[in-house]
Amino acid sequence: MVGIKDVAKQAGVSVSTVSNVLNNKKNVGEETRDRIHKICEELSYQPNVAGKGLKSGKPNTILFNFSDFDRSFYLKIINGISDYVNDNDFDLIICTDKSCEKYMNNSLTSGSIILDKKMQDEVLIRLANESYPIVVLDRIINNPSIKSVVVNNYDPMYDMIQGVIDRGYRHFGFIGGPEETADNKERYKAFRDALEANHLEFQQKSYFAGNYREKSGYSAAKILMLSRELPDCLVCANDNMAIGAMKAFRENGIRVPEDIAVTGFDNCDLAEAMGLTTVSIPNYERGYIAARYLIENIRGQRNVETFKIAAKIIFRNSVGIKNN
Amino acid sequence: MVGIKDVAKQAGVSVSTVSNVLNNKKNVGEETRDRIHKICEELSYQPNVAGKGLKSGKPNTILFNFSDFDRSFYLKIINGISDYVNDNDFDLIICTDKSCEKYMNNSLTSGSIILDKKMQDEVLIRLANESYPIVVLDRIINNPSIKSVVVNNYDPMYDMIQGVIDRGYRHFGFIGGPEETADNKERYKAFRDALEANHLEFQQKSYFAGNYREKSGYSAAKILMLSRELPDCLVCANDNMAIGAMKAFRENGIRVPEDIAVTGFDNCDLAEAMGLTTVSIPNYERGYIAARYLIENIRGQRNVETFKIAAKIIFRNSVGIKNN
DNA sequence: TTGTAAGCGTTATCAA
DNA sequence: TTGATAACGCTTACAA
Repeated sequence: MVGIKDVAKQAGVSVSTVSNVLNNKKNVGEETRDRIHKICEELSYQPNVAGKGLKSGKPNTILFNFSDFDRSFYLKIINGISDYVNDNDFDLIICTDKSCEKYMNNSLTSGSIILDKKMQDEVLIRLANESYPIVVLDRIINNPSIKSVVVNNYDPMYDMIQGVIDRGYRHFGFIGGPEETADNKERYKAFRDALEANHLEFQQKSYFAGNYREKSGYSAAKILMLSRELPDCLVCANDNMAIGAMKAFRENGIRVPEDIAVTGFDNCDLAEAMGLTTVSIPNYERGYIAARYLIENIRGQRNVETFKIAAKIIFRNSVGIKNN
Repeated sequence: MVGIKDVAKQAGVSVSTVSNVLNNKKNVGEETRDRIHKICEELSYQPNVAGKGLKSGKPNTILFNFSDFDRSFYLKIINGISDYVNDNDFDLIICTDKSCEKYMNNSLTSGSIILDKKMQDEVLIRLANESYPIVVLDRIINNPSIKSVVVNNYDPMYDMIQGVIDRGYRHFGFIGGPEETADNKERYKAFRDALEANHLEFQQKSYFAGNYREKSGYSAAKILMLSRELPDCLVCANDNMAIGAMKAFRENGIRVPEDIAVTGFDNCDLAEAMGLTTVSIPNYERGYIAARYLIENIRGQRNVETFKIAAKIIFRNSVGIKNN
């Protein structure tokens, strides 16, 4: 590895001068500056991040953490983050693992965006501080150094269900996501509230517990098909499970929406192709906004008010008009 | 930040003893060891990566670099890498940017897997060395420290086209990807060779240049529809473009495969839902294998022979049977 | 079994 | 405008 020392030696100056040049300090002669730049080029010198990290001087790097590879819209979130970060001369590193804890301090990154549910609240509260702000997605943490960016799940889910009811559907089934997650709770509550507001009953036996993966929707639908009577409409807490369910129905000759309507949540790529009625979450924007708040907070703002992103309902063929 | 010093002070020992404990050296008394472990726990001490990186002692971390967010199968590659890496007690950091160059040396990571085309061959050749091996995906670099893992594009493309010809199709159009990429060249060559082997003509005006994105396929199809006569079959260098083309056809009332057949390459999620005939690339496995070779080379092997991954042809509804 | 001290590559302070 | 030197958090000879 060629280091700052090699550059200094080659240029016949001290390391501090080289350092000053590299950090755009004003106190270096133009001539020296040019010479050093040229030598860096020649030796293709790359400053060593580790050495740099030792001395505070906050790095212009943020960290993003996620881990569920089945949810392909995560790429869009990354895209949004990446774009904002690049526009602001920051770098981005991504970590898919609990191990990212070790990068979460000022020696390497100056803030994090956390999506992985496996990162526990207490850990984040411990890691966050004035000089290391954190943005969490899809959950709310109250802490002076942690900003929450969440999707408003309730309103669009409620409105979508109302729309389905308006189209004549009366008997509902529900496939839930991981029960402890805030977004699943919110989606389910909106669903129940909408039913109640319309004086429609919901029986616990029509609830199926899933895990947001396609397979769990597939299994739930298989079980559902064993019962004597299908509901009119199967509401799923996300698209992956809805798609799994639709595949199970298709395999068994059950038509959507004639025999059963299906709704999802996320508007993933497949949702459009499968004609799934769902709620569209602006994922690119979500990442972009999260990155914006994080970098603003890194730059000294103290904005930790929870931010709610609006989502949009998209009616497609998986819901029809029901004549009773 | 709580550092090794704080732990040492709390435990009433020297930093070296703490360091020895943390690195599982044999030369520490059991009692001391236990006490130190407990204190680390209490203070929730996290070793500082920067400090660690300064002293050789190769980090158990590898880097993955990519940047095209439209290609959702990248997540599957990451998934494969992540799994192998975790099973082998390595960590993974991902970088979406040219900036990752600065992490590509032994102070932070001990090897890289490179997918981003923007990373130039010369740069990689400069960065790679005995103690910093690199694995490149989708391109071939001949260098004693760089291993290439590529998909065999030629054979499945050739065979798929032969299959299409066997089904009665005779007049072909082609939408290509970025012209400089090796995989695009290979796919196109296989296409041309298959035609030639069957004594079928191909005119340059039936070639459309795309960029692997859905939009470019959409545009190409729009242009194609302006011509007097459609080909029987539109071959696309990847799925995204094929899907874009199918959407354009659908919007214009042109039926697939009755009016025109379409083929892709990749077998992305949407391909199944859209019934696209395509070539399935085992992406998870690709990532897994790349990670395996990288870590083996980090551990001292010198295996840099180019590895070719086989792909599988999947015929779906977007190609039918043509009666001439 | 434990501690001392040098050194990794960089930046910051202060003196020249 | 430049250079010497301490310091960052950690590992590792080597000494005790």
